[in-house]
Amino acid sequence: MGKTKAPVKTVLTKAKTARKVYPGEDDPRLQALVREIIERVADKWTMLVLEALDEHGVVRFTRLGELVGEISQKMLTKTVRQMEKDGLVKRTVHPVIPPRVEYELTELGRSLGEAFCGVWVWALKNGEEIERARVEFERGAGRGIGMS
Amino acid sequence: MGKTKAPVKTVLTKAKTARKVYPGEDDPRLQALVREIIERVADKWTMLVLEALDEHGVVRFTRLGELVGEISQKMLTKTVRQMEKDGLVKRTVHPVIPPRVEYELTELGRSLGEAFCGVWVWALKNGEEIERARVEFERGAGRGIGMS
DNA sequence: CTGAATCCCCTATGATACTG
DNA sequence: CAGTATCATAGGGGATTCAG
Repeated sequence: MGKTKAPVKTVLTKAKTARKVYPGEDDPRLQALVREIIERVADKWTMLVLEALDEHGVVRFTRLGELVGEISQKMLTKTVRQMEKDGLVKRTVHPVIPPRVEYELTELGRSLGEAFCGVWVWALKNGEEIERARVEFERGAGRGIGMS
Repeated sequence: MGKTKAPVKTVLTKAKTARKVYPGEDDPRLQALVREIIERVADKWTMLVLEALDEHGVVRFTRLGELVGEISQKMLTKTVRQMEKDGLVKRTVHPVIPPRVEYELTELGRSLGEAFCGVWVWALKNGEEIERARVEFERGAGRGIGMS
């Protein structure tokens, strides 16, 4: 770890029109932070659980698993615990029998869900295009693929 | 791949206590599509490469690796290839010596980058809060944590 | 019902070496 | 420079069992 050298730009090839600028992109500390967050949140299960909770509000363990879909109890537990740890999810245990444990997004979690909303929408809008791109690629692949 | 049997949980198709409504959320086909997209795109390396390309435009292989940070050549290749396959990235090979291969986002890739933009911003804004939440959780964890 | 604990497979990922 | 190929390993992740 810790390497993270960053001689950064200076050598950007010309004609880089749409150079997108992010707030704080020049702050290495923030860069590292974003990186860490991405690594923590950019995981299949986390995103799916996030979506499920964002959509359905307060749900119980088993139900949550059903909503997410094909997820093992183990992964669900692990994911949800990690999210709780990160302050994205609130876990409420009702001391009754049978046990009733409810999960819901925290304020932070909801805000993240909102941020990801753009991605869901994107997926809905462009899913088919990706599908098409993939098929097309498959057709052209295998050979040299003369681009350039 | 995982065709995990049939979860004959008879009790599932019920009125959803949905709060947030996504376009097409009632269409199982679209649901599956979103799910697939998420699974494909919600991966650490993909997101990091996406960000790097979104920020810097056209970059060469090695440079891209530097921009992403701690990524092995193998993973970079794999990720970038997958993204190309999905139509997110365009790969241009210049037949010169030494070889020069440039990567850049396609229109589709840029649109995804835009969708994810909300997440970068979120990470920048809430990174520290997550940090705090985690620390706090650590302190309170370990024991029973009587909630409810 | 909600999990924790176990067993175990398989793949994701890193390190290294080789090629064009 | 831009990969590919190989080897090796940790851990992701499923199935099953146990417990409160």
